[in-house]
Amino acid sequence: MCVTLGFRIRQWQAIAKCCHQAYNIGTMSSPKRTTIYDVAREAGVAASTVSRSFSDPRRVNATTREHVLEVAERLGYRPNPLATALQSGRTATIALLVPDITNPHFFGTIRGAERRASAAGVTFILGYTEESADNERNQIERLARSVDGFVLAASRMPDSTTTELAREHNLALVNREVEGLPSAVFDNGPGSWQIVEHLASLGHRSLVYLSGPHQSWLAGERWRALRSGAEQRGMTATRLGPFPPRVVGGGAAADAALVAKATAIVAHNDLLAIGVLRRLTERGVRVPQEISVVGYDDIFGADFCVPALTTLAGPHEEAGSAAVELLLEKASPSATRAAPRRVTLPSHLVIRDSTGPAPA
Amino acid sequence: MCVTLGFRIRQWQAIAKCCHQAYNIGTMSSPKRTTIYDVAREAGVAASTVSRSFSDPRRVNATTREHVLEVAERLGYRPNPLATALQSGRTATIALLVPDITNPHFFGTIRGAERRASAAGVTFILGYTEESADNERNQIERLARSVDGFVLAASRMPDSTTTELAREHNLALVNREVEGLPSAVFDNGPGSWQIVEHLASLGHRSLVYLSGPHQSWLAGERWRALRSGAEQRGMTATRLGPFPPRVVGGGAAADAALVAKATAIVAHNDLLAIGVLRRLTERGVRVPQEISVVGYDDIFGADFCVPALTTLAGPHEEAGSAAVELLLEKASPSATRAAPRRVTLPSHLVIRDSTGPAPA
DNA sequence: GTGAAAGCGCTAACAG
DNA sequence: CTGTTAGCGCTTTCAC
Repeated sequence: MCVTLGFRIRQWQAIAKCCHQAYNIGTMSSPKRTTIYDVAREAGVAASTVSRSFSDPRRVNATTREHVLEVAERLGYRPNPLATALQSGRTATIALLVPDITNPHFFGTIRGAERRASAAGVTFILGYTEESADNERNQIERLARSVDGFVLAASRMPDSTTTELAREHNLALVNREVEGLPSAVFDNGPGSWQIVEHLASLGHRSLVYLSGPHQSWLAGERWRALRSGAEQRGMTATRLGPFPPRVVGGGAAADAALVAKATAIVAHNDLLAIGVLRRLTERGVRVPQEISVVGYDDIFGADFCVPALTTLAGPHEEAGSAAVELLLEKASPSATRAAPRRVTLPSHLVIRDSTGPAPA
Repeated sequence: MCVTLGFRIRQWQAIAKCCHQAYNIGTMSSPKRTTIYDVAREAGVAASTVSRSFSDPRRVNATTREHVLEVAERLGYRPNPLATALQSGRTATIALLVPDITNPHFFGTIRGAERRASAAGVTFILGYTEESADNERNQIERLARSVDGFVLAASRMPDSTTTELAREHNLALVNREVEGLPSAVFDNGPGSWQIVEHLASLGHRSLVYLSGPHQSWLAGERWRALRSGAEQRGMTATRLGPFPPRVVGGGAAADAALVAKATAIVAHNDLLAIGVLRRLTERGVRVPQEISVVGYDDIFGADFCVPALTTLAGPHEEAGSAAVELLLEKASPSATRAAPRRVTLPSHLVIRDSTGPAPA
């Protein structure tokens, strides 16, 4: 095969010319894609009419349009999204920026976002920021012209940077709130209170929160809710950490909780909780008899680790799709200039085997 | 805020004109982005020189270039990838098409592919095909103009379709081989033989393969290898299924294996294996005392399910990055016309607690 | 309702 | 080494 790339046509022709040897060029696709001009010529109309037939059907006579469409079909015409984007500024593309794909937490979000985008005929770009605010910013700058907007999942950027970027870019947030920006978040307050109530009902008088990264907005929200909930129940709440929100973080986190004489541990997320479980097992501490453990997210695996993890579950897919929805709304030409919407999604506690009565 | 979208400038201006009310337009970014022409004018050179300064530095006098770059920097110039792509045909973008994001199997591949693309300054589009060959094909058609090539992970398309598409598009495969196309696969033969040997050494005289989808190339490869390996060891091998390669598929799969009086089960992937484990536990069958279970992939969770899963691990990230590499190679203007490369990655058996001596 | 014409921002011959 | 000149394929006024 010579070159089947379909791009760099010019070069391809050059190569084809000097190497028409054994290559069966006959089977190659025609070097030039068909454009609106080809369709226009064949249909006996102007290019603009072809364009309109696709992009704004009602501004063209039904009969003409049908004819144009038929010709386009016959010629195998496909609009070139790049040309459309360059001219119109609309790319019909959005990007989702995620801190870390290793974390199953985001799988639901990614899936939901991709689905929603796909359903809207919008192409979906995925970027990882490696937990760094700088990377996040760079990605945004780099992709700016290529997308209509960004969904930032668990963004690590400070509010000020985000606000500043929002002046030039179309942003929507997941699991993060910033004044003036659309966002989809779980109800961290009520959700965390469910955890507190569950623990309180089991007779626990205190809880230890094993915190995630300090730049994490979520960690702050969760801690605030946990503390206020505990206060209301007359329980004491302690924050330890930060710990890396991954399984490996669980070792140090568990040890710290043990030193703090915790009877109930609330981990920043399930990954950390699973790490804690593992460390506790290693050290011969029985869960939940001696200590109870709760996580956040209900990730894949939370139901089959041992003991199965009690965790606060939330509709992650919905969060992803809602954020895309908000972005699309904002980006739509008919966008209302109303205050950006904030969507709050309900979370619920899934009680499994890692929580039990407080030790006597 | 009025409109911060940075796109649809024309419309934006229109809106701005008729709604210059309370909106603090002053804080908006300038409506027109700076282009090479702005830079050219300011730097006192031609636009083409600016262009060359960025895209082909050595074809420009070092001093001029430095000056141009400095001016560009000062003006906050950012190249518009869309314009570049439209003109040159190079989009500096690739797409990865994955059957199902729910399957942790692909996380490594996605991560590896994103990383490699990112490292090459190539933007990364992710698409899901929902396990359907048609969707796969549609995605390719739709994205064709927007990307330089596609990585197809565990493609569901028949060889003929793939070959046909490869005439017009730049393709690379992961976990799939098709004549004439570059691909990155694990060494399914030697890998599966490791499984057989492990089982044989534990005294098993037979094994049951719980198969994945019939269109799955992998399922065929694994079965072939398992069968030939078993034959060499004088073991009998039976193929059951197909089963959906997910946890839920494990119920029926386990029951089928039980009916077949299996002493050793090899599941198509870890997801299925975990489902099998769960069902076996439900039915009171002890693993590995009564029956041994092996999976493929070593996904997240394989180490903390109970019993921890013996599984064939492979470098999934590498597979993803290798495929991107192959694509980039093929897409590069200096691409050799040599036969497309096939990369085979080594897999290795991770022995955990789900396999043990054959029951007497 | 339709056509002509002017670009979107950039690259790539081709001269000089 | 650098400038001039055409476009890439499409959308969008602006006339008719």
